[in-house]
Parts: sequence; C-alpha cells; structure tokens
Amino acid sequence: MLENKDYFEEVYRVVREVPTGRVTTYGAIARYLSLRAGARMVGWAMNAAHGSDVPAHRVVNRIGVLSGKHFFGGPTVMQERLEAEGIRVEDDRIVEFNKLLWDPSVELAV
DNA sequence: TCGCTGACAGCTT
DNA sequence: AAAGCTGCCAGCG
Repeated sequence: MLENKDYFEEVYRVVREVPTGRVTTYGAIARYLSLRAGARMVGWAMNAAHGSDVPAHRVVNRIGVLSGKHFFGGPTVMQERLEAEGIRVEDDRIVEFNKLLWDPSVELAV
C-alpha cells in the first residue's frame, strides 16, 4: 500500500525493524513493500539512508554477501558492525545467513 | 541532451 | 541445470 516515491521511508521503517543479530535482503524488502522497481531501488534508498538511523549494514543481497560494505566508509566497517551484533561474517559472507535471515514478509507476517 | 551505471533479483533461453 | 538478459528509478558522464 505504497503512495509514491516515498517508498524510501518505508524501506527505512522496515530496516529499522530488523532486530539486532538479524539480517535481511533487498528482495525481501522489495517484495514486502511490493516495490516493482525491484531490489535495485532498495539499495538506492539505502544510499540515501547513509547517515540515518537505518542499520544498512543489516541489509545484504540474497546470497548473504556484504555487497555494500564498500559504501560504509571502509571495506571492513560493515563486517565489523555485523560481528559487533553477534553476526558471524566470513569472507564477506554472513555465516548461516539462511538462519539469520529476517524476512519482513514472514516475520511481520504481512 | 542522450545514454550508462548502480548496495539486486527474477525470468527466459 | 546453468548462463545470460531485462526491469525498475535516479544520479552522473
């Protein structure tokens, strides 16, 4: 039930709802928000989230890879943050990502 | 002013 | 089953 380009606010809302120690994917958010723009715009919204209270480090691609780690001001900043929350990261990939995955369409149960 | 790329994901061949 | 192409919005070249 989205209005218009304010979708980025919805993205922030969802990302903030992500519990500590959990991670989500761009596709999960895009699907939950019914973003026809696909996951790309979600990532773009994260770009705008740079500096906001949005824990973008908890958002990764569908394979659990820290695709946007390079955008955190450092190549290991994202990993450091994830590890600080108890999330194990190995080779830029989230360990047991499938288990740590927090899907809004599932957790929020619509 | 026109075209390409980009924090991705899903469909088609 | 695996690999490649397209879609979407917006910022840059």
